[in-house]
Amino acid sequence: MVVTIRDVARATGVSISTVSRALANPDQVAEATRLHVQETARTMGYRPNRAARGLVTGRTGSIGLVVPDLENPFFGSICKGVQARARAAGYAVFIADTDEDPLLEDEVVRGLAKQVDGVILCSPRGSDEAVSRAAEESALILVNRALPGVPSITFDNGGGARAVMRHFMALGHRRIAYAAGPITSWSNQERDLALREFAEQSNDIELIELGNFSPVFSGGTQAADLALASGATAIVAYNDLIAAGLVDRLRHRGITVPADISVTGFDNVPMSTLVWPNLTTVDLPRIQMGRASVDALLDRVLGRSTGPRPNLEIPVELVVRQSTGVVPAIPASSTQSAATPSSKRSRLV
Amino acid sequence: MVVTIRDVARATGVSISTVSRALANPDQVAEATRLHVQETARTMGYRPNRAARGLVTGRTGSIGLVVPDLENPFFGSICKGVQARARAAGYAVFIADTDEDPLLEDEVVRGLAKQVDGVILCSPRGSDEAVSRAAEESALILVNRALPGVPSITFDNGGGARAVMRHFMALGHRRIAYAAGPITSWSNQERDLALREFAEQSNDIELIELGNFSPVFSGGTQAADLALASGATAIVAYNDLIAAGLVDRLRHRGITVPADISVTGFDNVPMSTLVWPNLTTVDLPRIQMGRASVDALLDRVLGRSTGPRPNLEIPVELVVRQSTGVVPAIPASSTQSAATPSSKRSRLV
DNA sequence: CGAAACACTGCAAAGGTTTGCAGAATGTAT
DNA sequence: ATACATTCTGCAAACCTTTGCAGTGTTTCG
Repeated sequence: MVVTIRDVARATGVSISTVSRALANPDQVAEATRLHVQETARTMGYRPNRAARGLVTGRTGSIGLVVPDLENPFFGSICKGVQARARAAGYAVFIADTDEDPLLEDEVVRGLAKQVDGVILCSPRGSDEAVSRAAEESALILVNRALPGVPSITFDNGGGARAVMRHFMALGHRRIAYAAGPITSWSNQERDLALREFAEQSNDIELIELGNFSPVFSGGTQAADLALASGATAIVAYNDLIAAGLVDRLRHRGITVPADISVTGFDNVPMSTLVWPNLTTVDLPRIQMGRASVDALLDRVLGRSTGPRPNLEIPVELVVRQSTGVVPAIPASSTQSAATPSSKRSRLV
Repeated sequence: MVVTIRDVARATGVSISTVSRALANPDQVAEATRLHVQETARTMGYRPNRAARGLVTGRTGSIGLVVPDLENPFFGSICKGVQARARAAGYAVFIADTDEDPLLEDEVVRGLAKQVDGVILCSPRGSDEAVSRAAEESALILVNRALPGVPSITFDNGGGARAVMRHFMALGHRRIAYAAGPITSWSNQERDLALREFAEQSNDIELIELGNFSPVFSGGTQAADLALASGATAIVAYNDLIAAGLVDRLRHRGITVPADISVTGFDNVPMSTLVWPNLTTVDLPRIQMGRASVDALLDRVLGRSTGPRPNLEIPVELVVRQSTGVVPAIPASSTQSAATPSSKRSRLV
């Protein structure tokens, strides 16, 4: 039925050790033998049994990837990068979706840890303690979250936030709102912190922190009214979905983006070019992140790591589209009247 | 370092056979022994080595999932369903992304087949022959494509297409365009065929077939001008992305959806509620599809299949939102003048 | 009370591969 | 020709678990 190394050995007339070596360590066997074995193995369709190999080598040739939600395209992209790089390195990828559940996450990571060479844990929802414990029990790379003592790869959230702030400043905005994401989200904390520090340092900027909001469309609709009431002329949304909800709700309130209020997202999900106006946002190179995390993990697993690698930060880029513009002469919220469309006013500017 | 069945046996004072049975076949060992073993195994953190188990049982306890593009949320949803159901059944999931490449797909499926108990092959891009061959070499379930002799699960594309047609007929539309997807896409063929048959049977409907277009936003922008020139009052897009591109381009041409032209998508991706107007579309229950495919695969793998199961068709549902409306009195394209916004005309109706 | 049935446990083989070690064969230097 | 180094190949153990079979001790029934 299935062809084993024994079959190849018999067909070639050599021992199974020689077959094994001819395929795995080609330089240890004479050229004639090697070619003969390789040719026979190929024609017979021989594939080494990974279980058997794993039993003796102690390595499985596979890695685990744990994400909170596969339906979220953000993680889909990371998966793609991970999968591609892992295959290139001869590794297979186990995937696990934790459904945003910290307990399930812990269970899944522990379960996976025993049957793979290493785990990439992406945007974990669990507590610092849980994650640290998991990191001790297995070769683990943290993605999109940093934790002292655990090797990790993150996006430069702070850099992205500062780029947005500089962009707004250049457009003349001084009163800027942040529509925050989930309070448990590490990247939300990073972005929030960077915005606050930026505002403090350039002391004519006023930062209004709103939220926290759910990182979905309806979170944005909810945030819109608060932002409008706050008198901000520009809004930084935690992510693109909140930004999309913001512009939608603002439109219903008769406010025009970007004429009356500017809005930026974060993430640059594919959707951000579909909403109208196209979102100015911060692009996070997710596929690259996936690739980098595999590299980091394999460095660790294969012991080829060059010294301690506490954290690697991947640069991000502001993508300016149509949802941001110069500050209006008369802020949309100056009347506090939501019923009056203000687009006319701003057209007069 | 890592705790094996031997360690548990030594700690409990029984043989390894008993430990194995106490954990896998609890009814074959005396209650006192069983409890003792189970307790010890738990406290020691023992997890059976899957490679070793696989070596003797011949089963790996994992399945493979092959998709064309993980970044596409359509497949993300299916992954989620597959992953959840597989874990519930005690199986782990290997994931592979083929990057829409038929050759890579073939290679990946063959590579995966040897190290898993079965493969779920999702929307394969390969030829009928390649897929059939792969199906012979391994336990395989085809998803989103049907092929004689290969067990498969598909969405009821025909039913969805007919539901759209009935919807348009009820709104008074008689001249309907289809913005077709990739010619190689099986589901495009299904949808196209069903539309054509429907139009033939109800002989006052005129179906205009346009395309093929790439199943992305820009494919829709391209389709919009052709559709407008065709004089159609309603457009069925192959998928939601094309539909989104359609409404965007139509807006730029001064055409209002749905007042001047009605548009439907297909798939009901999350994005379809973000575009304006919200898309009327056909919902494909993707997570359910993922679950069903695992069930079908395990039925086959575990030999508990109830007779031959050639193809299972999952029902779909038309979701009516805002991109479809009654046929305008004067079609938008009647003047062939794209410069003149026609929304005023249609408001007069 | 004896025999048979039963419940439980242990022994040992098997599964496919890698790899340390030793042996065989060939080549090289003395 | 002998000793030695070198290159290549094969033997056999080891990895960890499951499972058929046999053995032991206990219960049940006639």
